Amino acid sequence: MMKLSTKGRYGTRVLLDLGLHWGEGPILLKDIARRQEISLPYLEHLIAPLIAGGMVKSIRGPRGGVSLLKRPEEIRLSEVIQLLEGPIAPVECVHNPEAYPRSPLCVTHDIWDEVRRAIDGVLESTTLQDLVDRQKQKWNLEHLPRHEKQGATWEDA
Amino acid sequence: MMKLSTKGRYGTRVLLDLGLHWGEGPILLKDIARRQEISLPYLEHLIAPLIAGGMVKSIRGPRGGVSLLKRPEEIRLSEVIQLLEGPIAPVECVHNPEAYPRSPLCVTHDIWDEVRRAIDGVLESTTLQDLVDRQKQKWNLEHLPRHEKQGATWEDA
DNA sequence: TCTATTGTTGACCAATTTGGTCGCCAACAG
DNA sequence: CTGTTGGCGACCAAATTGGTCAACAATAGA
Ligand code: FES
Ligand code: FES
Repeated sequence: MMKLSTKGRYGTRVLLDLGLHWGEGPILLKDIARRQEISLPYLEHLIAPLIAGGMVKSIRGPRGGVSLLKRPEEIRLSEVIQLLEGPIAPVECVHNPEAYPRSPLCVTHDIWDEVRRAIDGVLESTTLQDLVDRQKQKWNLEHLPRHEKQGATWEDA
Repeated sequence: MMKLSTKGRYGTRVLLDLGLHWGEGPILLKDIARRQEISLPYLEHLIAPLIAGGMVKSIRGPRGGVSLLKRPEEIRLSEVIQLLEGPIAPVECVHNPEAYPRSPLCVTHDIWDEVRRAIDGVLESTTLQDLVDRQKQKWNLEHLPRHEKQGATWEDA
C-alpha cells in the first residue's frame, strides 16, 4: 500500500547527494549517477521535475552540472515529494476538494484527510539539511572518512 | 504519490456497510455490491482477504452472506488497510527490517519510518465503529431517513 | 570557429500493477 | 435434488513503473 516509487526514493537520494556537496559548484550528473547507483539516462529524467520546480539549477557544457538553487535548510521534504510524486494524498478527492462534491457526505474522506495531514506533518518538518546532518552523523559514528562512504546512502539493499 | 488503490477504498466502504448492518445476520454480497456500487465479481475478490484475515465470516447457500466476526469497535482501520493493501510503509525496507542490512547507514530510512508511524498512528486510532458513528451523524445532519442514504458512502464523485 | 563536454527532450520499450470479468466449483437450505 | 449463494482461478485490458536510446542544445576552451 501507498509505496513510494523510485522517483521519490531515488530523487531524495539525489538531493541528499547535492546537499552533501552544497557549495562545491556544479555537480556532474555522471558523478551523482555513479555515487547513487542510478543509471545516467534515468537520472536525467529524475532531475527534470526538480529543475522545473525551481529546486535545482543546471548548467550545460564543459564544467557544467547541477546544483541546489536554495539552501538545504530551505528545502522541505514535502516540496521534494510533491515535485517527484505529485500531491501527497492517499486519495484523489482529498487533494482535489472542489472536484468531489460528495466529500461532505463521505465519512472515509475525513479519515483519508487525517492521514494526509499526518504524512504532510512529517515531511513538512524535515529539511534537506536535516538529512545532511543525519548522514554526516552516521558517518562519524562509523569512524570512517566521509569520501569513502559517499556511496552508502542507498535505500535498496 | 502513495495513493490508496481501489482495494483499500472499496474494501473500507464494504466494511463500513457491514458495520452499519451490524447484528442483522448475514448480509448478501449482492446487496453490498448494489449499495456500494461495486461489481459483484470484483466484490468477491475484495472480500477474500478480509475473510482470510479473520475479520469477516461468510456463509454459503440460501440465507447466506457475510458478516463481521468482530465488533465494529474492535476493528481498527490499520488492520483493514493491512489486509487489503499489505504492509503500511512508504518503502519496503521499513516494513522488512532484517532483509535490508543497510538500514542503519541509511538516512532516508529514518524519515520513511517516521512517515510510516505517522500514518499508522491515525489508522490505529480509528475503529470501524468510529466510521459508523460519523456516518450516522452525517445522515442525521441531513435530516433524511437512514435507508434512503445508504448508498451515499462513496468516495468517488 | 571547431570540438569536446555536458545537460534536454521525446520516442520507445518491457515488466508490473491495477482493476476488473467470466466460468466453474463448493456448500448449504429446504 | 434444486436453487441459491459464496470461493476461486483463469483470463484480460489499461495504466503505471522503470527504465533505454538517439538526436539535440548549450557552452567552455583551444
Ligand atoms: S535502507 Fe530503507 S530507506 Fe534506506
Ligand atoms: S469523497 Fe473523498 S473519500 Fe469520500
